[in-house]
Amino acid sequence: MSGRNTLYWRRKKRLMSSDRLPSRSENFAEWYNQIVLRAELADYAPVRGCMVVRPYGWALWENIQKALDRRFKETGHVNAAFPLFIPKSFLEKEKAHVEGFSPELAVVTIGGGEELEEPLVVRPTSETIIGHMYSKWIKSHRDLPVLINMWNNVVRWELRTKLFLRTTEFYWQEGHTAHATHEEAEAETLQMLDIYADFAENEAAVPVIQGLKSEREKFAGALRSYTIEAMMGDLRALQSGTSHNLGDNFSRAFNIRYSDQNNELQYCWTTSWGLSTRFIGTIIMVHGDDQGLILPPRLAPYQLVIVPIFRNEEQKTVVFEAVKRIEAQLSEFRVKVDWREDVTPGFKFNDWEMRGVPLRIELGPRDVESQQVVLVRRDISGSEGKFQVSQDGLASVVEKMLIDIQNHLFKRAVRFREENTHRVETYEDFKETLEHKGGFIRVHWAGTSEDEDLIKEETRATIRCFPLDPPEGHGCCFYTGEETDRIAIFARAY
RNA sequence: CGGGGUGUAGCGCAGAUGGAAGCGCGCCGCGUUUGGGACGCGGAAGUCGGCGGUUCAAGUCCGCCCACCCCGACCA
Repeated sequence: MSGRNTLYWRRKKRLMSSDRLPSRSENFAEWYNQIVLRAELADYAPVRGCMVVRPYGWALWENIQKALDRRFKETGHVNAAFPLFIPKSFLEKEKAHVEGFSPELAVVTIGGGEELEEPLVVRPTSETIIGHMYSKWIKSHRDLPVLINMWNNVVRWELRTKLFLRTTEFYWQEGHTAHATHEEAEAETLQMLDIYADFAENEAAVPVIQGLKSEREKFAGALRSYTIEAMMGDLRALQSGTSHNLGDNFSRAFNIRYSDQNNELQYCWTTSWGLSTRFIGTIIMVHGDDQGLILPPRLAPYQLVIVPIFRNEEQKTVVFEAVKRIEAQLSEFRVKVDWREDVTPGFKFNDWEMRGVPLRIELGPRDVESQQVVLVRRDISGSEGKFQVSQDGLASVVEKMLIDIQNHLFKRAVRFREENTHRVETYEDFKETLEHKGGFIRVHWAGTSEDEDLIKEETRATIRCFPLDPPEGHGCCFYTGEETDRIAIFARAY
């Protein structure tokens, strides 16, 4: 054990002192950390488990927010804000909810120097305070549905943290809706799952599997939880967004009732759904390479960076003029011009590759002379990704190339996931595959929650979800041997 | 909470047997450079994690505390 740790430290020292990013294959975890820090997405905060989201990381988050918020509004949702503090007793009203969250609550017991009569928890999620308010607001079937979303931060006292993936405080949106019937609530839950999948695939170029969570993995207090699961570059799974049908659990706990058309009191059916800054981790681990981050053009803070090249004042004047002209031509895109004069162009190339900017334009005296630019794609390394392009009609070339990069990233990620998804018939095969290949394992499943626990204990793999894909017909459960048509995806997960 | 480890300049580290705090990178200044991570010269920067003890003398020895990191159990 200590020998292994010594090795770890030696390796870490070497990685930290070198200029190069550790490769994904030699140390994926350290590769990830270094990208977050070097690309200036985030930094460690002076509070344990907390991070500072730096301007470049926040710009990415803002683009994620815009893409999601537009979809929420299009489906009739409105934004609101609920308090950060929640009376501790609220959490205790729903049994499964309090059992799930109590180990990770931050609690405020003193305010203004006085001991509080009732401790306040810093929200780990807002179902309870929403439930309290909804019970005040909802009286009649005419008040339904209520479709509210909130962009906020929450706190969960996690034991082991990792930048973006699991931090004590994180940023997200949480949608909370109330409906007259169970069917409507289920339809809403699935609609929002669809929106997450659409966002992931079409904005972030991240292929996801939509599925139902197992009883062991579902949200504390939910009737059913759905997930979008993505495969990371190290073959592990990451839950990248969730949508919950809460049934009438919170309605009963908080007395959210309405009078129906017959003037009879009915409990509401509620949902909640969230996607967090964890998704930035998804983007990093799905698209990044040994050069650093690769951002999907639709979400990248800068879609294109221009690096001017010159040797003297005379050249600088000429190049400056050309860059200004090109920048104006490309005003429909998010463009950054790197005018720094204290670093060399070569440094800038590496720097912007680390930061994942999808396209780069190099513009020097030779290009001014020939009325061209050098256009370089981030997603294809080497000379195949470099093009000499005329300055005339540059905007349309850039537009096409950004679309092409977006599509290429998605297709590449789909192929990667498919190449690393395996089917097995027996538990022996399962363990063998997990050990030597990893990735997603697709199986017929008829086991119980206890079976799932045993498998997890032995292999560290869990059921990521039961995919919502059309049924594939009967087969034998790889674990129990029973005949079933239920499909499960197992993987080691973050 | 269990097991392991580390605290010395912004970052990464070196400082046998106690005897004047160092190296690399970064940072600041000047000059030369600039089409794939430039170079030279000069410079600033540290209550050695904290408290206590031993000693003429502690970064170094002893005790207690604190923080952080890694591996497990929990999780968006």
